Amino acid sequence: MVNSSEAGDKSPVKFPAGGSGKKSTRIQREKSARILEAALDAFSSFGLRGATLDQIADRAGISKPNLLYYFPGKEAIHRELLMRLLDMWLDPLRSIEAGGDPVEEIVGYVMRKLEMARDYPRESRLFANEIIQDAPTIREVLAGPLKELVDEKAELFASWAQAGKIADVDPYHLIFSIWATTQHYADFAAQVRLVLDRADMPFDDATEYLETLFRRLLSPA
Amino acid sequence: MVNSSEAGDKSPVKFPAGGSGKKSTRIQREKSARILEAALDAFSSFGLRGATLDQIADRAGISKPNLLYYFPGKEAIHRELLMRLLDMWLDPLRSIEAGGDPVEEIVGYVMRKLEMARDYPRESRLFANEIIQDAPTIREVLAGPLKELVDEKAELFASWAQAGKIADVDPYHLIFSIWATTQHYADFAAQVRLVLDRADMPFDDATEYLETLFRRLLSPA
Amino acid sequence: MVNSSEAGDKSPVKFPAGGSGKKSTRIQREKSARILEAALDAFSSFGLRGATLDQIADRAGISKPNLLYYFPGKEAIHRELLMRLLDMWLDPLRSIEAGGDPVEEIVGYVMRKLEMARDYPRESRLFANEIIQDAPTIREVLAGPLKELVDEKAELFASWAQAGKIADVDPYHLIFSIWATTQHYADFAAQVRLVLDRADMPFDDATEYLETLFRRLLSPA
Amino acid sequence: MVNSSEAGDKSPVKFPAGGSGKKSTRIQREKSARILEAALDAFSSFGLRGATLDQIADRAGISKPNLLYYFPGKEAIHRELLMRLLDMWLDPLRSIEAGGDPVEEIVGYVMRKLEMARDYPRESRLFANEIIQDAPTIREVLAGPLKELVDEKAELFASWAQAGKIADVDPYHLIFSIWATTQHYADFAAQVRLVLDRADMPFDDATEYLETLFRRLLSPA
DNA sequence: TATGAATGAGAATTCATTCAT
DNA sequence: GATGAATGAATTCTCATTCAT
Repeated sequence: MVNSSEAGDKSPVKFPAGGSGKKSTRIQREKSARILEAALDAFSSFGLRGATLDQIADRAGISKPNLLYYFPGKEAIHRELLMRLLDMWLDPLRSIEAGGDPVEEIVGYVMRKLEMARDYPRESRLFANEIIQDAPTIREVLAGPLKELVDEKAELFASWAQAGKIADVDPYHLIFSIWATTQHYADFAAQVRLVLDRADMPFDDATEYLETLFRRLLSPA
Repeated sequence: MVNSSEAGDKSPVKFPAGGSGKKSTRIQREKSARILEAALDAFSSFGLRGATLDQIADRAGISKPNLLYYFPGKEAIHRELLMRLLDMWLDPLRSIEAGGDPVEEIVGYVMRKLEMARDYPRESRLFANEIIQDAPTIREVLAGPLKELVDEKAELFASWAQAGKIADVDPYHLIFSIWATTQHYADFAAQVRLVLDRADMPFDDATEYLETLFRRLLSPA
Repeated sequence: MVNSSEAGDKSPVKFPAGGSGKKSTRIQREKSARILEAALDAFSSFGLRGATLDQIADRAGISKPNLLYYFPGKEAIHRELLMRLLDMWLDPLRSIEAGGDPVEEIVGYVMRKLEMARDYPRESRLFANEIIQDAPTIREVLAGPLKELVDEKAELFASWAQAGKIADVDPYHLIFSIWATTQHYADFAAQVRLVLDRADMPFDDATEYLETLFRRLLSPA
Repeated sequence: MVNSSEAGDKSPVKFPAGGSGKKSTRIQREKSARILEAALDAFSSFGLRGATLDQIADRAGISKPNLLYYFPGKEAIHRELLMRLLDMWLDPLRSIEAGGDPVEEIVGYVMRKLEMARDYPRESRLFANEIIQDAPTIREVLAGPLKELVDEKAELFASWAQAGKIADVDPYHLIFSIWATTQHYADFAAQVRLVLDRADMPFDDATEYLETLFRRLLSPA
């Protein structure tokens, strides 16, 4: 379940147009997928500006003009990638259930986020790059759908705190700290590896640590 | 005390050239400082590849060739910035005292890191950009001095845990989570602001939240 | 009677291929016509280099490869258009009758040329574009058939002048001035409209003005 | 006095900026002039789209990036050229004197326009190319300053007609016909040469013919 | 020191044309 | 006949760096 560029393939490719109702052929979908996969590699490693169409085309095994037959330009590929990523990225948060056990729901969310950092590190870095550079592409999505979702869950957390089901902590900062601690293992993997002097990422240790961290934080007094 | 590019100016300038024993004049140091300040702006916003010498020269108020008189190239400016940053960046970790109160020492470290995220957000983003892109420039420093420092403090934490002074958590992951949660407010400021729908950064709330978080985590059973 | 691309379809299609003796089918002729009509639009607006096959194919409602099935290339379409245009373009000059009333024949020619500028402005601009750019495509036709026709009519005009039927003016420059003044309303339409600040072209006024102009010029003393 | 690219050099080069008050150096003015001269060659021959920066840089004897050091892009060169041209182009019309002899003033204008077609054929073709393609660049100037100037002179012509000093013809169409007939020798030079089968342009004959044409048109009954 | 001028190596994108079905 | 797919050859423009003064 690693690095599948098909994941989250809910919205169909819009490009190679022909315009409105043309259903995209199999070959189009495959090429698009290969391009996006290659682009994910490049953008997550070098950022929007740092990545070149040459790199992407090379990794996708096609010519540059052919790449531009599928997408109207570099920025369009980047945008498409981010848009697809967002749905997948927010799924764990979305699936927090109001009816579940509060602490378990939140700890479960932490675990799922950590799994995503493990399974989709490039996606995490793509997202990180975008936000560090002031989110020029997905600003509207962050201010709209993302904010709404966070607001909704923050309210849920607050109600849980009110009811004494979890400790009374700021729900927004709780969410930020979950994002920060889990994505850290994807975004700052280079540093983690160098400091620990190991080639792989110790997700088991991280899992245990973060579970402890958030259980202690949240268990009601 | 924000954004001073002089801060942490402990390591002497290595560049400006003129060769061997020439001690750099005051003017040289001022120019270098202005260039590095401008470069910090550019690199932290757009990354190493995304920033241009034109931007840097413009912001520094000098011509491009003059800029290149002070530094041998774009990468050199970037490297110099990172090198200077590192010292400053590690100061809070360094100043954890083995003789202090364990919980207070660590919580104090969290607070100082959060203050740095508040006062030096560009420095934080510069660092983040570098590591996300696999730390090509400061890899050696991370694997060397940084690792040694972290090892030292991790050992200290472990001894504290052994002695029952703090809870028994993985010291490395503890450090990672401190980095992650504090720097999040600098690196992902755009997202935090959009989600909270406010123009400033709520450092007071973050302070309270993170203090709670780490106190609960660390207080010995 | 405006912009019909069928007008002047006297010369048979040379292209559509299939090779030797195949007579072109109705469908072929219709497609060719649609392509040439679309090409006329594009070339007259943007010139040979400025127009793109994409534009032409789009406007013709066919695919680019299909377009190239009918014509061997962009230049070929351009050439074909010009060749067809020429016949139509020279018709009014051809139809000046040696036996008619001299002044009326010439004034009638002016009127017919003005009507053509009105009814076929794109054709006029296509021609203008070609000649301004040194007539690379139809140079031979201009130096051959056109020159012969002009020579013939110039001689006729000279004989009329000799006989005192029209004023004694240089017949070649007479023809040039007729071309210039009439085609001006097609070729420089943008300027005429902007100067007069009206959306349409005042052909009635132009007609009256040019009739006056050439009658005064030509009426024998 | 042919093809001087210095003619009309009234407005100083705006580019290489440095921004506001920087006076352009001699070298800048010379380079700019060489570039504009080369660009005039290219644009008048091939149109805006047909001309390439390579051509222009080659003819100017500089590298392409150097060319772009002086002008921000192809369109900017084109625009600058047209703007400079316009002043020069309208000078003859401007210098028609209300106090002069009406017929002589207008015939003198025709003569000066014909001289310009002779001395500045490339400028004429540049202008023609622009207008044939719907004047995208200088539309505002045509609708503004040019229209005002033409309106002013048209009123003058009307007052002369009213006073019986010249024949009563539409003043706007009079101006159009002057433009058309004189510029024809520059814009359609290829055709004129091919029809007349001579390498040079018979400006003496044209002068005589056009003087006759407009004298007969204008002499009051 | 400082800078106006210049450039080679890219980088994105366009476009006529060809390929394969 | 028709078209989706593909590409090589430009073409515009950017940018780090060097030159000359």
